[in-house]
Amino acid sequence: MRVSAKADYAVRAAAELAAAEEGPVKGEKLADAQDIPLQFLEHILLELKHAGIVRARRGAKGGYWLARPADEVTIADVVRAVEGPIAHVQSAPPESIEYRGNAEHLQEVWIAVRASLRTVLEHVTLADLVNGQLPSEVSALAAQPDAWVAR
Amino acid sequence: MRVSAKADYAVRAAAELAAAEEGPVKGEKLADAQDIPLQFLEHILLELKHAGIVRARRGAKGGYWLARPADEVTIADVVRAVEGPIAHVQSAPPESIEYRGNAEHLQEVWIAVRASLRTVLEHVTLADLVNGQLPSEVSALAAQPDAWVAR
DNA sequence: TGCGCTCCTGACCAAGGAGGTCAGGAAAGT
DNA sequence: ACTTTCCTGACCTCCTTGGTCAGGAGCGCA
Repeated sequence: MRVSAKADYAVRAAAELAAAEEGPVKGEKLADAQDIPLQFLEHILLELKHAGIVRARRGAKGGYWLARPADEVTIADVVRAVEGPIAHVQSAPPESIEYRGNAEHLQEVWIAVRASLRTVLEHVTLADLVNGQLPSEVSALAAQPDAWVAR
Repeated sequence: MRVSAKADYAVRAAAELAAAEEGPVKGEKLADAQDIPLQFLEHILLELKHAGIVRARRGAKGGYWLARPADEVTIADVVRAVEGPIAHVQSAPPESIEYRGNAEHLQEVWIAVRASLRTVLEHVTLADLVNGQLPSEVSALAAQPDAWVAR
């Protein structure tokens, strides 16, 4: 139940791309802006490209840009591109698992876990992220003082 | 963002303990009931014991039982015992990370992610799990048809 | 006291992922 | 042609995952 460095980096780089007005941004600039090891970032950007989230051009004046408008790319899209499906259990989707005995209802719990993750990750777009205007359900969650304490 | 086999096993075993009326349950019985490799399960139960969730006695008539009533143990307790803190980013708690540039609001997003996981995991008790009566917020999430489709 | 039962613990293991680095190739621009 | 920048695969170290194995320690009972 943790977020990998790769996913974190991917979202941060995507946020920089979302904020860039027109024209390709060099990998090096993204790496500098977010303090990400350049060569590692290039691998990540390549995965984002293969997922159709980003486009790229080589050579002088080359760089990366978003394939779609920033308000049509969600954080879930970016995370899935680099981490694969969200909330798998034992490397399988929760709806495909069969539980027995007293754990029968555990499936519903894992489904609910996935659904709750989705309500956050699929509703925040890169545009929301860069201008700080998170959807109300999300900012409500982050606004609870409890949410900020470790446990 | 995945649930490990260990966490899944731990919750399933805990559910069996929650359902057992009075008296210690042998590891072997738990392993059989939930189809978990016995020796692996013993390590998991040991972790649950160290976390104060379970107690145990050796010898004939020995076995495991819950240290607290089943309606006072949440799934979050069990998951934390075996997987550590929920929703860490890059192995650090989200409230301790500093984001720069256009990713500044990403911290709020990860905080919201953690909060949303908590609303599910901290509100479902083992008692809820075994009798299938999930809290209304949780069953509402699991009731959406969308929640059951992969993406 | 001894014996069997069950938990307790550490060591080990193979495979894979996390988080990178390195070296070179391939397109684009000038 | 030459530089710039992305593209790709190979490689690396360390840690985690999902186990197994072997033995020890405490408990109940005869």
